[in-house]
Amino acid sequence: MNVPRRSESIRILTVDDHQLLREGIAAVLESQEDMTLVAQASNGHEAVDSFRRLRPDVTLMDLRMPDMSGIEAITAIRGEFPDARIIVLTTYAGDVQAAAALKAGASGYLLKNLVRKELLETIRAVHAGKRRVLPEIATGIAEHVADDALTRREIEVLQRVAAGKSNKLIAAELDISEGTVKTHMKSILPKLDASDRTHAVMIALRRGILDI
Amino acid sequence: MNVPRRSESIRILTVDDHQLLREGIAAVLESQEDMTLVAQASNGHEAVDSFRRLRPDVTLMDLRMPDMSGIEAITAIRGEFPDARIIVLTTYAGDVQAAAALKAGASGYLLKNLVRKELLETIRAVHAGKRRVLPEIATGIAEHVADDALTRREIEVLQRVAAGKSNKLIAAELDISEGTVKTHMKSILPKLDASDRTHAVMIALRRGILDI
DNA sequence: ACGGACATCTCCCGAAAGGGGCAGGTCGCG
DNA sequence: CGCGACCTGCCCCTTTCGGGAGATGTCCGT
Repeated sequence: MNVPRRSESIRILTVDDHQLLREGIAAVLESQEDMTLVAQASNGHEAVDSFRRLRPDVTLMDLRMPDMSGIEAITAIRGEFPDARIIVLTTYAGDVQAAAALKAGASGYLLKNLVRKELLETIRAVHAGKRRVLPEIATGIAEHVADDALTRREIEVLQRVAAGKSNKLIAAELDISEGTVKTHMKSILPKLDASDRTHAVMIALRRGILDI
Repeated sequence: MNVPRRSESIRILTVDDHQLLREGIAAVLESQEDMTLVAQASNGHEAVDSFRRLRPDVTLMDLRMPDMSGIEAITAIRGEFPDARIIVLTTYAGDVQAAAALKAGASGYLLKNLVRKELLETIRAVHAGKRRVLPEIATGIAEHVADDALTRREIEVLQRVAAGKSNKLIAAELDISEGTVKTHMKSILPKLDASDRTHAVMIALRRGILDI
């Protein structure tokens, strides 16, 4: 009568480098009859290993972790298991990060300031094959659907701008002419809707294009 | 025999806008016989209210929260209750934020990626009247003990620089001459050891002088 | 094979930023 | 009172940026 209905229980893996937060998730899941926490991981590598061994139904994954980022872990897991259901659970990371996570195969995107009810609902929804992305995140992504994505080279340039390097120095590092660096900057500023290089760096940080 | 020894139990208040993390802390504290979680708050105002009502022995406080920041809450609480024992528990916020928290009266400074053992030890240490600041934070503060603190005006200028404003525009906003803004910049750059305004903004973000 | 995206490069030019030095006024603290 | 910190302002000068317009080559996908 009281035998656990294992076949109907959602098997869950949590991935986050904050042990305290994992304990919080564990506490929340413990109270749910239809959910079982099968493992915890503290970085991307552990996440991939655990996933291979246990094949959880739903994985809760943070993005910024040591060793291997969440995006890389999602890519690796979905590469091996295309049906893997992964929910990103992170502090705000910007629309570009969110878009990258969804492109890598995440089925959900939540922020850590959520309440337990939202977490539980999203787990059940994603397990049922649905997608759940926070409205504000979806809006943020939608606002930049145009062609305003920076190219690889532009990001390389912008990273060095953020480090306080002049166009001349950046040109030397990338082994291109200073004029080319300026051309890249002239492409970056309108894309980010920035008034100058400092503004561009701030916007890139907010949108998750650059890390602090 | 089994009566709870209330007088010896450390009464704890947690303050964080992340419910999940609070649940994690609650789960960790629950397993400890000598600790009692007496209340939770999700912003600075609630924290001050709860503290007034309950006078917890130890308060765990995040810094960045909506409505009222942790620093403000610490200042308010320590203003009324100079013996309040407060431990800051935050994601990395930079040495300036940490220094401000300690100056406001915090007895401890921890990062959220800590493990339960460290949390419990720190709570007991702080309750016993000791101070506990993470070595890396203490080092970060010590590195900038000199006179490299930005003045109020310099921070006002730097905030506007981060918003992508030109010296001329900043001058207009602050109702001073452009030359004065340049003078401030000439003071800011060497203080932060920055090569240009963009670099200065990045360093200020990392050190907790500016918010994203 | 052709277009499109990307990266590269060039020229010109005005505006902005950064570096140096100097100096007045105010305010608070010893 | 006097000193130092702070905010304010100015000079000169060089370097850097940002905007505009154009051009070449490569590589990818249709």
